[in-house]
Amino acid sequence: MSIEAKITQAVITAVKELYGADTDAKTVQLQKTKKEFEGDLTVVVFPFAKAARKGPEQAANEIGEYLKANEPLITSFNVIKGFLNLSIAQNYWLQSLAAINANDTFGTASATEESPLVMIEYSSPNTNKPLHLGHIRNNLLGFSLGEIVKANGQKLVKTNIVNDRGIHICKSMLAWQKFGNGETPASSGKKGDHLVGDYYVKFDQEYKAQIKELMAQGQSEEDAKRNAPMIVEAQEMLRKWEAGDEEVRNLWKTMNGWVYAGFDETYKKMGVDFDKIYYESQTYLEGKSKVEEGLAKGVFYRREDGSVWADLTNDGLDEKLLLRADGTSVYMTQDIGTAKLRFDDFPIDKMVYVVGNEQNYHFQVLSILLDKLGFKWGKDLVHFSYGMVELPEGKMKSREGTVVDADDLIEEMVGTARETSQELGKLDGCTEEEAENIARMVGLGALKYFILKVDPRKNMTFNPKESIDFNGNTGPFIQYTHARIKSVLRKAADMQLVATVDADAALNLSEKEISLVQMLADFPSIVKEAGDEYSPAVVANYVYDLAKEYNQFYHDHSILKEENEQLRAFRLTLSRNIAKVIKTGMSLLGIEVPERM
RNA sequence: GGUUCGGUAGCUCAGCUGGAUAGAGCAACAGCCUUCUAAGCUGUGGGUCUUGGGUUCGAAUCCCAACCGAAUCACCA
Repeated sequence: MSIEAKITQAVITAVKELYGADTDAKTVQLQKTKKEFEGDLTVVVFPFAKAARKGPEQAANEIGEYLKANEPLITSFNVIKGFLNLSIAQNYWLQSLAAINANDTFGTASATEESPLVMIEYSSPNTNKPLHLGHIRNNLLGFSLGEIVKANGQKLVKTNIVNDRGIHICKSMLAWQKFGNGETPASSGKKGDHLVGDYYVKFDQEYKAQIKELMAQGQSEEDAKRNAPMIVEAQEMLRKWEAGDEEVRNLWKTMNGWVYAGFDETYKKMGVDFDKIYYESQTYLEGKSKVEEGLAKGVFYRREDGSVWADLTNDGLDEKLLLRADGTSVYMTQDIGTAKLRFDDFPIDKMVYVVGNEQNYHFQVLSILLDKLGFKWGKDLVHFSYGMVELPEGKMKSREGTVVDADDLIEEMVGTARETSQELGKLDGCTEEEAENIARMVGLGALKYFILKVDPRKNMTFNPKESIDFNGNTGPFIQYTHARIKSVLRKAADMQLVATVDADAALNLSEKEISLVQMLADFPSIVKEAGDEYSPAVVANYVYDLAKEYNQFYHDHSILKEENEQLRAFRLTLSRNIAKVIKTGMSLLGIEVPERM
């Protein structure tokens, strides 16, 4: 039983004994005592003042006396207004640390047979352009959520739905055919996704030029947009693709292959991966059959023109198109198809879609539709909706060339980390390989933490000029704290010091030390909260607070030079477990921590 | 206009299941390295928590209204 639970129980008993009133655990508010007051835990007494028919201060004193007499863990108390501050026996903290120390996987649970299976969909790129800053946010959030789900003892399947068909791919293909001269990633040395992206841009340029020309010839803008040869040819290509034209399909396969190779490289650099990748070219037909099924069940209806609709007016929404009059599918149809395939493949209990907030409505509808179609997880599907990444001057616009490319950004971050490390002389004595690995961890750590520490719902601003900091509330700050502890532990090992906690030792622990043990003990509940609320930011902020607190401790206390052997052992153990929790916590964010930096 | 989500220090953000004097970082200024890693630590200045009501012993937090901003309301994906 946790100390919080014990004290809560004791307070309930106290209120019953003293005032004859029944209370429940919810009424007992326990919080950490604020730094400026003496004590470790605080009971808020206001809620009991009425039952006591006394002023809160008097009631607090009475409850305090009772607790001190009946709960051995409590050594003393003080009352300020209606707040009862309790001091906890030191040995409790020693025991607590000893327990944490004995548990190598502290804070995380492993899945069992009965654990629910959670599927997380994230990334979901288009195959016509490289990944950018917005995708980075998506990928980091998706991966981190997966780690958090696992840490909560649930089974996890990470999945990616690649949007590999449609007019946008045809645009790149067409431009490549016309202007590519057979260029390949191998011949040009370009990454495949960038190469294809370049032709997508090329298409747009040519298309615009044609529109301008047609308008100069007297066509309206609307007509020009429709009649420009580039778009007409692209549409023709899409028709051929749908019809299975061999030449078009081959080109499509080749160019998509280039893109996938490029994506894989970026995913690898980011440190994200997937258990199963779905392609819309394979799922969109499934959606049709599922819609037909719904039609047969009477869940959907067909209009006179042959199009199929869902009537969601009873759910407070509109009517939604599912199949066009010509029988072709729309976005929603594909998502239904994808859902079907996924459910065929895995016994999903919970589905999480990591998709930007511009699709809130889509997922609201999807949830209802999947529920109507009988998917048991449909109703409770989670649309993990996140805000956009904006630049100081506003949104990223590909047409204005303000898109921050994922590969460039990662390279830049690692480069900055490398330079900074060298300037600070942190890499002296490292091999080339070690140095590069540290620069990679730190650069990526800075980027990942920067993105994951903010509430995903909010739009966030990214300033490429100021770039990302390495000081203060940052990934490198936390990594540094870890590396620092590891350095101390290495020295301790050299000195052959043992780090064990004697729970019965009579030590005079400082406030910082107690506070650190308390924070460590909180870690499992942080992991749970992050899991319940799907919030990497909760973990990020916790780990930062822990590192911050530790650095203050580190500054004021000697570890290796402490002469009291038991106290030294305690501090070593404390440090080791801070490092352990930092490492675990950061791993939940997909961030590695170096042994030295 | 409907729906959803945001509005906290100059900037980037915590805190929001109601509790003590609203916290960090950045930026500015002033300090701390012969001592376990100074990517650190300490201090100073900086706030009508968008506004107005309400509930409460107590409101940044809950409720109502207004204002500002974002997204969405496509036979695009």
